[in-house]
Amino acid sequence: MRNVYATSTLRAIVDLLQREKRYLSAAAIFRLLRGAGARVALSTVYRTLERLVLLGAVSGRTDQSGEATYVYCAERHHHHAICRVCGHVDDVECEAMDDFRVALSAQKSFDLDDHAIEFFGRCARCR
Amino acid sequence: MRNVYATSTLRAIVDLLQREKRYLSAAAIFRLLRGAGARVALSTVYRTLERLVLLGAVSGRTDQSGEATYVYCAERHHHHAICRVCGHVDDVECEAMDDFRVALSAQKSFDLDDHAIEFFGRCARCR
DNA sequence: CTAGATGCAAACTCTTTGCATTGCC
DNA sequence: GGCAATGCAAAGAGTTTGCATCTAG
Repeated sequence: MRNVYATSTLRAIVDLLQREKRYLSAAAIFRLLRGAGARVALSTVYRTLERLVLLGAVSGRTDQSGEATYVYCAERHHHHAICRVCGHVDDVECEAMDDFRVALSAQKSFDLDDHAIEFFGRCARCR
Repeated sequence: MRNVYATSTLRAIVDLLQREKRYLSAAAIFRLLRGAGARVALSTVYRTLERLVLLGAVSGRTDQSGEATYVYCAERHHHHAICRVCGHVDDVECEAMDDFRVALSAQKSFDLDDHAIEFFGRCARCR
């Protein structure tokens, strides 16, 4: 893989996302960085986030309105439990898949009221 | 709720999505309708899809690239198993949640190789 | 007849890209 | 010094909206 420089913007974004523990849009990150006095362009935020996703330090999802949002996420394969109120993200381990209700209500004290799932693979006709 | 007219465009889109059984973008639907000789505007496709989602006849998701896509979906609460190759959507009943592997490999002959999950609710701090 | 739907074009929002310049290692 | 990252501005892609016109009920 090509070199990645640890620029001040990259560090600032990682710090921010580690602190926030919730999904933020590029625009929101941009605003927060600017608010903190950083001289940064929105396009740089996009390019830096792209780098971080590639590195696996950050994972993205597109929210209900179609806007791309990003969250800090060092672990490799796991799922997210997202609080509807504050946006806080709890990691849910993969083993919790089969009894996710227990994982959520016991381990995380997470009050589950809905879920969205997508399975990827190959259907009978295509494999 | 306000009245919904069963216009020819609405019927055409429902027919198309019922036939296709896979997620299609507004642009793709537009192209297919035009190709079939219909005189229709892209904005009408968007507005009609919006109406269908409200009616519960169609459900939408934003794909990997951020584009909104739509699939026919009359049942109320269930999940989707999406074929990576042809995009075919199998409905997965809610009860299958706890042993989705069985549901997929036995009932649907679906070769599962990945999954994405999001849980919605309230975290300990917010409820 | 009337509320609702449509076509068309323009406006908007979010995201990406080109290019000269700056910064990290 | 050299490759990578940045700022700025402009271009793109997808989606939404205003408005006059048309159409289902």
